[in-house]
Amino acid sequence: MLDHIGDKWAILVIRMLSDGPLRFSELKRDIGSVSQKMLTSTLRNLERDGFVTRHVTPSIPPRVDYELTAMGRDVMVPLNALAEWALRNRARVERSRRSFDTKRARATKE
Amino acid sequence: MLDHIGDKWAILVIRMLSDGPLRFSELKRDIGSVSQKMLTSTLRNLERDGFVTRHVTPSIPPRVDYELTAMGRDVMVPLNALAEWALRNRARVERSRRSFDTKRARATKE
DNA sequence: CGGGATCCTCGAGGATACTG
DNA sequence: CAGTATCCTCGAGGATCCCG
Repeated sequence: MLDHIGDKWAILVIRMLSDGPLRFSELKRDIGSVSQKMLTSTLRNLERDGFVTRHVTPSIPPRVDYELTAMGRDVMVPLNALAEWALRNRARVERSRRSFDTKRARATKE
Repeated sequence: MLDHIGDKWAILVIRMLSDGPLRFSELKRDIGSVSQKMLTSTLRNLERDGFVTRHVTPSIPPRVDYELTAMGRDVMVPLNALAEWALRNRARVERSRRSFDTKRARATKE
């Protein structure tokens, strides 16, 4: 189930919906680098798992809004905690990576 | 960076090391379904990011122990929070999935 | 506009064999 | 025992076209 949450776009979508419902096109535009196929599939999975509701307005052109469910807002608590940890410790990780990489480079040269 | 943590085995390995250092073979045996290639690469990434230290005992046969760093133990806090959330809400998600799937099945049949 | 259907690429990740 | 190297598979995910 956790692997499912790590679906590359899922967390991002959940965070985007935290300020209120958004249309499909708004999500797509704001993410930018996602294909509509992946956005659709991400939203389907989130809907299936009960994190998001899908509301269709049958008009021309059609309009579809996505909104977090109670459970969707619920999961944001631990999700945000993790995201904040990542932000606070980004520098530490970067430093560790650089030092690791330079050590490896030296070792390979010899 | 978060995508990197979701490396399919990374979280599992971190949690396994939470009770103390383990040898490569112990990790591999306890996980069971991981190839040594993926375990090696997972451990390299964790080491590179500074979550884990690698201690080599040059003997025959060789012995390599992996241990969480302070940062590794640190990240476990938000990680555990998320894992616990997932456990507590597993049933809710399962229910949502089943209801979603049966609705889809009905819709497809017609 | 939202999204299904199709085709295609590319890299994560498994299996196996070899080495210090 | 702990890796590295090699080969190979398979599915995530992108691009494109079409439809209500």
